[in-house]
Amino acid sequence: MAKTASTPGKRDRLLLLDGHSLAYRAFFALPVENFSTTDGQPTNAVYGFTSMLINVLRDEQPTHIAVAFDRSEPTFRHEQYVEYKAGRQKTPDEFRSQVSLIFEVLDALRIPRLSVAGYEADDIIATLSVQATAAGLQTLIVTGDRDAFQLVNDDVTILYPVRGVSELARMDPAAVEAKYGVPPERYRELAALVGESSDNLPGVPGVGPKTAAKWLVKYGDLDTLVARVDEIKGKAGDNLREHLAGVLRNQQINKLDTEVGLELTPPQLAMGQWDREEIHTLFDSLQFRVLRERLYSTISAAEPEADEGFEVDLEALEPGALGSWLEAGSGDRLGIAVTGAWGRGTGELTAIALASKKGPAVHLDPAGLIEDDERALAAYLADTARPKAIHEAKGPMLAFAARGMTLDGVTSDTALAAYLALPGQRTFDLSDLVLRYLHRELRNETEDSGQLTLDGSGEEEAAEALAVRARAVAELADVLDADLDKRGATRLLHEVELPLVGVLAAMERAGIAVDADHLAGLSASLGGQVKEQEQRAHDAVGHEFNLGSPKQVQQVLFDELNLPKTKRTKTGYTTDSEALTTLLEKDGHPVLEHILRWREVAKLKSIVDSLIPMADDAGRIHTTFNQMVAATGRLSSTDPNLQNIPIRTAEGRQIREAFVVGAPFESLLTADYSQIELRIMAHLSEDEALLEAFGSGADFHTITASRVFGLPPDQIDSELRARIKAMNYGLAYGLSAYGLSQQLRISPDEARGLMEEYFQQFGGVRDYLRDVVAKARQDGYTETILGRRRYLPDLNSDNRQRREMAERMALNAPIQGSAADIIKVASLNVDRALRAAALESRMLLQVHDELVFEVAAGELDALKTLVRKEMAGAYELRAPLGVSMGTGRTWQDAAH
DNA sequence: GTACCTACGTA
DNA sequence: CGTACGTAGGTACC
Repeated sequence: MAKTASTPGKRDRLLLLDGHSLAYRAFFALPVENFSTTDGQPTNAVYGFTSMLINVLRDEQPTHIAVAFDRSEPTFRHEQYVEYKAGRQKTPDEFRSQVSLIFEVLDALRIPRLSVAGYEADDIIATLSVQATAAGLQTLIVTGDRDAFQLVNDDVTILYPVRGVSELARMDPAAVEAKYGVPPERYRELAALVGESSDNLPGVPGVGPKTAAKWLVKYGDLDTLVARVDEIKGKAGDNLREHLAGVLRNQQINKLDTEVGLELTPPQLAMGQWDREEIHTLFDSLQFRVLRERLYSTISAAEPEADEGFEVDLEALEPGALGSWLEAGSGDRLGIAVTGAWGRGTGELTAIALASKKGPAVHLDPAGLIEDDERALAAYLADTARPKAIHEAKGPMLAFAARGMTLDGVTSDTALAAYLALPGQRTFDLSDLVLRYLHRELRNETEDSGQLTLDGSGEEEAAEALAVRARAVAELADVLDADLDKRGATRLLHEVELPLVGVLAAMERAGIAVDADHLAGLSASLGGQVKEQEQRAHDAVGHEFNLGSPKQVQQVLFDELNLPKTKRTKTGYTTDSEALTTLLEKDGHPVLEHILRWREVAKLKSIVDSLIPMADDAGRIHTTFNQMVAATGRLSSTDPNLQNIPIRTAEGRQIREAFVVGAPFESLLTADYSQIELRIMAHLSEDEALLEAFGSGADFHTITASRVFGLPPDQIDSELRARIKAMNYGLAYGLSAYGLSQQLRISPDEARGLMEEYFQQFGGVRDYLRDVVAKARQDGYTETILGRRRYLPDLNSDNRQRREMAERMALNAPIQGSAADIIKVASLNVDRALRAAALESRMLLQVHDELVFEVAAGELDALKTLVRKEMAGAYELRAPLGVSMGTGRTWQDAAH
C-alpha cells in the first residue's frame, strides 16, 4: 500500500494540516467538561483535532500527508514588527498539556509533523504546497488561519473549519472570490487593508472586507491603489492615507514564506503504515472509544502486508484411520483448533482440526468418531511426548476433560505466549496475532475448487476455516517461541504459565460447594434490611427516591437538603461512602446513615443473589480464572468473581460461611502468604533494616514503627502502628505524601515528615523505588523475579499525569507481579506434590496470596505439611516467605 | 440493546 | 494526588 516516494502519480493528493490552529479551534469548540479522561486529563483539543483528521482522511483519501506546528520561538515576523501577536491571551494550561498528546496521535498514525524555528506553521504549509504543485501533486490544506487563503489556486484547496469541528468549507479559487470579492492572489492585500486583530495588525479604520474588495477590484491591485490613493474620497480615503504605512507593513507581514528550509519534500510525505495496536493502546489511554472505532471503520489501516492466507490440504480420513494418520506425522508439533463452548468448569466440542506447519490437515467431528478413532485421539492428546500448539488451551481442555480426555503436551498456547510478550494488551485474537506476527490473513488461500458440496454448503468451508486456524496456530507458535526467547520469557512460559493452565482448569472443574439454604437465608435477611433502610431514607427526606441512583442521591443531598458539596466527579458531586461519612460527621442528617447502610446491605445482597443461580446440580460453583488479563501477571476470576467475596465486615463474612466443604471431603483448608508484597519489597530493595524487621519474627508493622518513632515496640500503640502500616503498604503503590495525609487524615506536612523519618530508617527502600523507575525508564519495561515484563512507554511521556501514573505502575509492577509469580509457582508445586503423594485432597481457589483446598478424609495433617512446604519453598526470598493456615467446615471457619 | 459512569467488593 | 482486578445498577445514547 505504501507508495514509492519518487513516483507520485497524477492522482496523488497531499494533505497539509495546521496543527495548532486546528487544535486551538477544537479546544474552544468542545466543552472540556465533556472531554477529559477519568484521571482528569483534558482531551477536548486532542479529540477535536483527531476527529477532524479522521474525517478528512476518510473524505479526501490523501496519498501524502503532513501536519505543521508553530514553535514557541519568535518568528521573522516578530523581527519585522515587534508588536506582532502582542496582547494575545496566554495559552491556557489545559491546552498546552494536549499538544504532546496530539503529537502522540500523529506519531502513532505515522503522520510526519513539521516545525521550524523562526517560522509559523503556515509558512511550512506554504512552502510544501508550492513544492507539491511543482511535483505534480494536488494539495489540500486544513487550517483555521485565513492567511492561508493566499495560497489557493487550481492545485491548492483549503478546507476551513466553520462552526466547531465537524464542518469544513471547501475554499477553491471560486469560493474565495465568492466570499471575499477578490481572487485568492489578492486576498493578502485585502487582509492588509482590513487588518487582523488576533495578530495585532490593525487595518484601516472603518474599512471592512467589502470596502477593501471594492477598492481592489476598481484599481486592480494594492500597488495601484497606493499609487492612486489621492483619488479615494471621503472619510475612508482619509483613513487609508493616514494608515498607509500600516497597510504596507501588514502586507509584508502576512505574506507567507514559501522557501522555508525543510527536511522532507512532498514526495517523501507518502502515507505510511500505522500500527493498529499502538493506536489501540493510545486511544484507550485517551479513552477515545468511539473515535477509535470510527478510525478503524472509515479508513483502512495500513496493516502489515497480508495478501497471503493459508493453504491447507484437508485430508478425508476413513473411519479408523486416525491412529495411523497421527502416527505418520513426523513428530512435528501439531496445531490444534476446536470449536465448541466452555465455561463454568465444563465444555463441549463440536469440531476439532489438527494441522502441522506443512503437510495435510484433518478435521474431526468428535460426536461421529468410531471407538478406535476416539481411543487414538485420546491417546494422542494425553501423550506428553507429542508436542501440541493451541490458542487458549484452557477452554478446550475443559471440554476434552468433560468427555474424559486429557489434553497434555501443550508446548505452546499462542494466546498465553502473546500475553507474556504483550502483557498490556486486552485481547489476543488469533487473527490479530497472525497478522502481526505472520503478516498473513487468517483465511483459506486455496481458490474455490468449483466443486459443489451437496450436503450442506457451509460445512466444507467451516471445516477448512478450522483447519486454517490449526495451521496458523502451528506456524504462529514457532514465531512466538522466538519472540519470547528474545524477551527472556521462555522459561516463564514453559515452566510456569503453560503448566498452570491445567492446574487452573482442574480448579475450575472442581468448583467449590455452597450452602444454598444459607445463601437463601442471607438473601432474605439482607432483603429485609434493604427494604427497611430504603423506607427510612424515604421517610427522612419526605419522599421516595432511588437510592441506587447517584444522580437522585445527589439531588436529594445537595439540591433539596443543601448539604455541603463534596468532591466533584465528571457528572456532579461524589456520593461515595467516604464523602458521605465525612458529611455525616459534619451534618448528621439521618438520611446519610440510611443511604450508607442501604448501600452496604444492597451490595451484599447483590453478591448473594448473584451466587445463588451459579450453583450446579451438585451444589458447586465454578468460577473461570483468567490468566491473560492482568498486566502485572495476576490471575483474575470471573463469572462469578470469587476473588472479591467480602471479608472485611461481619455481615460480609457471613457470605464466606456459605462456601463450604462438599461431600465426601472433610473440611476446607486456606493457606495464605503473610505480607508477601512487603517481603518482596524487602527482598528486592535489600534494605537491611527492613529485612531485619522480617527476620525478628515479631509483628512487622510494630517493629518498623518502633524504628521510625524511636520507641520500644511495647510503646507502639495501635495509632502509631496503623500509620506505619499505611506507609508500608502505600510504598508499594507509589504513595505520595499528599495521598498518605489523606488516608491518615493528617496534614501533608506531617505526612511528609513521617515519610522522611521512615526513609531515614529504611533508606534502601527509597533507593530501590527510585532505581526501579529509572531502570524502567531506560529499558521501557519492568521485570519481576521470574522475568515477567511490563512495558511502560508512558514513563517517557511529557504529559505529567501520564508519566506519574506510569511511574507508580513501575513501582508496583515488580512487587505485585513477583507475588503473582510466587503463588503461581506455589500452585504448581502443590499440585505436583499432591499427585506425587497420591492425596485425594484438591486445590479449589487462588485469591492472589491465598490458596483454598478441599481436604479429603484423614489427609489434613499431610496436606498441611505439604502445602506449607511447597508454598514457603516456592521461591527463596531474603525475607523468607511466611505461610499461615486455617481449617474449618466453611471458608469463613477456615480463616485464621 | 450497548457503552459509560459511579460505586464498591477483594488482594 | 496508591496498584491490580470484576460486577451491578442507573443513565444516556443509538
